[in-house]
Amino acid sequence: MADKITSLQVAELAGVSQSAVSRVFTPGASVSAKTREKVRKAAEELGYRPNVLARAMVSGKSRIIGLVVAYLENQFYPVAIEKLSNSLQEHGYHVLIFMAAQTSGNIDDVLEEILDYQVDGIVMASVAMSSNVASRCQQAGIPIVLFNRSQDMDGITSVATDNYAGGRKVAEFLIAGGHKKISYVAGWEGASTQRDREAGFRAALQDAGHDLHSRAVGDFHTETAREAARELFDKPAADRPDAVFVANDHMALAVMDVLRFDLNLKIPEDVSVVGFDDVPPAGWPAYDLTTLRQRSNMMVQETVSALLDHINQPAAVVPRKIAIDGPLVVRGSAKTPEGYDQ
Amino acid sequence: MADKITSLQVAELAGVSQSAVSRVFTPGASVSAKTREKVRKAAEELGYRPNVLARAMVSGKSRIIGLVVAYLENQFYPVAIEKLSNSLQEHGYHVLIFMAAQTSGNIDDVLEEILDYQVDGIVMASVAMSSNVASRCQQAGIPIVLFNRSQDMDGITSVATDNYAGGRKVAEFLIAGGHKKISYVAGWEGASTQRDREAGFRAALQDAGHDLHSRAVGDFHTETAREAARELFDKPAADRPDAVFVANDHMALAVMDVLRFDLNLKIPEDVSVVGFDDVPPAGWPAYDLTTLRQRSNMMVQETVSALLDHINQPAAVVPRKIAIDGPLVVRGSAKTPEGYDQ
DNA sequence: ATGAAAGCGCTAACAA
DNA sequence: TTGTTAGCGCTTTCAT
Repeated sequence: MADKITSLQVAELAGVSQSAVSRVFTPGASVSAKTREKVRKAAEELGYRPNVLARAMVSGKSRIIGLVVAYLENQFYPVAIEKLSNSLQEHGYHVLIFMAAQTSGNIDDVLEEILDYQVDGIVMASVAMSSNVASRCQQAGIPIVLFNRSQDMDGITSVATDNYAGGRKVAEFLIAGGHKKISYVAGWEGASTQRDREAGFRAALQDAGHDLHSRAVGDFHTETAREAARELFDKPAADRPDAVFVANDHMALAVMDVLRFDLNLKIPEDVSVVGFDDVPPAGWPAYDLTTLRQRSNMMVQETVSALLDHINQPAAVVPRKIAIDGPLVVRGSAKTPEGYDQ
Repeated sequence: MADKITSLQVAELAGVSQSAVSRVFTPGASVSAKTREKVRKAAEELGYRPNVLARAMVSGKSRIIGLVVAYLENQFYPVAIEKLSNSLQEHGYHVLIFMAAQTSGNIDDVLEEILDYQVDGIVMASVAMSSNVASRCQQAGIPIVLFNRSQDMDGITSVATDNYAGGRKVAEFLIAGGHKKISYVAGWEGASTQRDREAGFRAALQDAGHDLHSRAVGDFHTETAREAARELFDKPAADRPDAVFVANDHMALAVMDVLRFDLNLKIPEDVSVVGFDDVPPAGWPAYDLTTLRQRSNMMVQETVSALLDHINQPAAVVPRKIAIDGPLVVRGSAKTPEGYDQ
């Protein structure tokens, strides 16, 4: 195994000082064309590349972004992570992953691990913030962006779908579809996404003079969602909902399966189902799920640009709560109002 | 934003030398209980944590593992990554992600980026190796493990399912099920997984005196797989396969949808479908796909232990090709032989 | 434009 | 067991 090539060795081969080599690899440094050429050639010959870690030490910028994510089973996240990582890569950053859920316990511990790596920024996906975390980052001077969560807490930038508006849209769609007994399967109640979707959904129901027919909690988990579906639907037809809004697709798919295969209900004839996210399987013909799409491309784009702003202008940037509008994708799992204009 | 706390500041507060502080945070270093206590207290008070990057510079161990992955849409990968990351975290390592496919082009470029971070090891998932990459890592002295790929190339450790045996199992199962016209939808032909699965499948077919009825390439992509399904099945009943083995579940699910919804075929009455991987949707009642399970837990475990072995005994470890047996998970998408013993 | 020199925060000999 | 010292590979003043 060959020894690692350092800038000093390149300098010697090129017949220049070590700092000259450094300058050549530092965008915007002042080097003559002649020196640059000599160094480039020597570097090429030796296969030299700057050591990112050494650079990080002295410059204080590691070009590492810490990403905290809880569970990858919900397809929304892998898809988003792929985009996020790609986008960050294009900006010269890389993503260091931290799994939050089953590991060492709480977010606070994970955060310390992240900070140990001198990351330039943090993205928290599907994770609830503690004010503790926020102040710790503030104190460390590390910008943080919440992805697909928002927080009442001030001073934290977050990027999410406009969940309240999304919830409203679903309710209005279901009401326009002529449904009378409309129910809701909630996600984990600690999540802002869950709360906002439900709040918007209920508000629009109320505005139209409707009551929520029934409600159960699915906790964003497949199995819990299946139980929730049975709880709501395993009863005489008269008591059964004729429509259900499920707080995300991951649960909605499981709910559909219970309804169709365990309870022998027809979708959408007996019951309409609407989800939230528009993950890939929602579009598969076996589900054909009407759902409120989260625009993950735009969410990622906003996340990256907010993060880079914070990194590049540590002072000038004010935290923002970015809410992105999501369209309702009308498919076949819910009765569609006549003449509904998608 | 408070200044970053260094070991020197802790040392001053504790009234000891800076190296004493270092020792307290270095497992297995020799420090007296008294010193340890003083340092712990001071560190606690200041909120000190060692800078991983500085440690990496001098020790040569970054505790970062580079993970190269191509596409996260196939659920097998996110699920595996979650496990991999968790397992590595438990061993004090963290995962730096590099998306391979759509980014800066080829693996060789990505590899250089990885090496820039002085990673302690590399895991390549769903990526074909070039001998270039192998020798570059060898030269840099960085251990590398191929996950879910194996390579003819010597000197590279790989962890994968026994794809050949898996292919055989599927063929034997289909033959036992009384099928006569057995077809195959191939994955990307550059992948060892694809090649081995097909080779095993064909070999078992041949051993039983069967010919492959027809074959199309799905490239491991949903859309291409749909086209492959139409190519194989959109024809008179007499020419149509009565069974198809699809090289992975991601494609198999798409194939099932085409068969059922576009071509109005009944599964398994008209055609049996078998996949490979056992991703979560394969178990959903809407698909109920018979498939050869990849034991991702075991694969991850083997990957991590092989990697750590290579890291800890740079010399003593010989590269191995680890092939893990995968069980056939019998569900409802294929006719099951009478008295079949799962 | 260039080189010399001073560190970034830490670990690892080396003495004591 | 402890402190002193010398770097790890790089960027960045500061002179020149």
